[in-house]
This record gives sequence, structure tokens and C-alpha cells, in this order.
Amino acid sequence: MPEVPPPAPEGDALLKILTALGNPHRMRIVAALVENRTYVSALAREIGISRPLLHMHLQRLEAAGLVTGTLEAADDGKTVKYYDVTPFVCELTPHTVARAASTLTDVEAGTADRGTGRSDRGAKEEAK
Amino acid sequence: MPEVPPPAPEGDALLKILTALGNPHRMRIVAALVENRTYVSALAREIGISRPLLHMHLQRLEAAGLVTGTLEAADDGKTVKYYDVTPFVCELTPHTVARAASTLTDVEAGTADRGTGRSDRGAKEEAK
DNA sequence: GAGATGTGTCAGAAATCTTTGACAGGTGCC
DNA sequence: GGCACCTGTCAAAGATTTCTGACACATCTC
Repeated sequence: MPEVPPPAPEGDALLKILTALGNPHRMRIVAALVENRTYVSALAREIGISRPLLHMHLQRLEAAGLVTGTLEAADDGKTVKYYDVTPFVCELTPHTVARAASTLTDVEAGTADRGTGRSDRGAKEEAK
Repeated sequence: MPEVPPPAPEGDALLKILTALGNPHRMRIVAALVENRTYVSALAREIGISRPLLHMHLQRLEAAGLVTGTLEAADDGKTVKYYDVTPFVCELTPHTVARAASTLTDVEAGTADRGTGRSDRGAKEEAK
């Protein structure tokens, strides 16, 4: 397949991190994993949320590269999925954000608008 | 009014910042304001979104303490609202997040659950 | 006064995110 | 086999966020 793998621009990565961390449950999940690594079911009991829900949150965190899950075999042969936190570091300042914003995909604007009639119209046009 | 003003815990503040920054439009708004301060209407034209929408986004950013708006009088007496970016700095690491998570309000859990019957039940109970 | 530009707010549609409650496997132990 | 754990996935309900299209009100210029 001659398909180029997505260049994964800086901006989108930061956006993913921010939306991943911008949720109380997800913050608590990270906090719990910093204390000590565990597997899904135990973690669900610890924070008090259902497993399907935790599963979703973990997926979001993993997609952002903040945690990593590994399927391990416990002593007795049971299959257990342990999660660890990635030692991420992310400086958040106006400059950082601005820099990231410039490499955001989904732009779709670009064309200089003819600012004729004003009124409250939104400036969107193509897109859809 | 003998009401104690909310202590505004660290955790909630960070959460607010993250959810505020975790949005492409809001990131672009910050980026635009870093370049040069402007007023609402001009900014709306610059990024290509409707004014009511921009107004909402700016409110969110201001509530998180990332930007500040000041109502100024232009030379001709027109009232214009200019926005500036706050020089915020925020280190984002597992440790930081964990620390913030411990001071999150909205907890409502706390009681150790008796893990008798298992099945897929969510661990929520009181609340609502 | 009409027209252009600025401010703000509101109700409701549209799109997303969050959450629950099943279901369908696996393995180990009595 | 039956029970207790573990894993995953799905559809649909609920709650939020995002967005649009009016509306109301100011000031300045012609």
C-alpha cells in the first residue's frame, strides 16, 4: 500500500493529551497508576467505576500516549492486563500552545474572506 | 452572607485549564492573541467563527485564567473589548497530574465497597 | 433616520462525550 | 459442571459541549 503514514503533527498530539487529561476520572486513573501499577478490574474497583467505562478511559489515555497496557500472564496462568504510566513531560505556556496550534489539522479555512455584509453570520462556508 | 467562598482547590483549577485548552478553536484563539491583542469582532473574523461562538470560547478561556478581557474605549468613543493572554506556565507530568487529582472535588465515593457479588455492576450507589 | 460597527444574550439544533447493562469468551479451583 | 475471577465488545440511554440564527442595545458617520 503506497499510503503515507500520517505525519502526526505536533499540534494534534498535544490536543489529544489535553483532551485525555481534561477529565476528572482520567486524572484519577493516572494518579492511581502513579502510585502502583494494576490491572483493569482491580483499578475499576479502586476508583469506583464500571469496567467498560474504565476500559474506554484507558483507551483514550493510551491513544494519547500517556499510559501503556500490557497483557501479562499471572502466576496461575490467568491473563491480566497491567497498565503503567508513561513518563511524559509537557510544558504548557502561551508560546507552547501557539506553536502547537499552528500545526493543527482540520483547518479548512485559509481563503481570505470578503468581509462585505456584516450582520451575525458565521464565517464558515465550504466545509460542511 | 455567611457563605464561605470556595477554596478553589488546585485540582479543579488544572482541570479547568486542560478542558479549556483541549479544543482546536481555543488553541487557535490563544495563538492569535499571542501574536497581537485584538477585540472580539476582529478576532472572530480572523479565525473564521461566529461572534457568539467566539464569545463562548473566550469565556471558557477567561474562566480558566488563561486570558483576560478588558472593555476599552476606542479613540472615537466606541466601546471595544480587547483580550490578552495571561503568561501562564503549567508543567504537565505524571506527578503533577497525580498531585492535582488528589485535590479534586466531586468525589462522592470514599466508602469501601463490599465486593460481594461481582458481575458487571458499576460501583456507583448514592449520588443523584 | 439609515447604515456600519461595536457589545452582549438566549433558545434550540447538532455533534460529542460519558455511562450503563448486557453479552461472549477465557482460566483455575472444588 | 459450577463458581469466581479475568478479558473484551456492543447498543442505547444520558449528559455536555459546540454551534447557529435571532434579538436587543450602544456609538459614530453620512
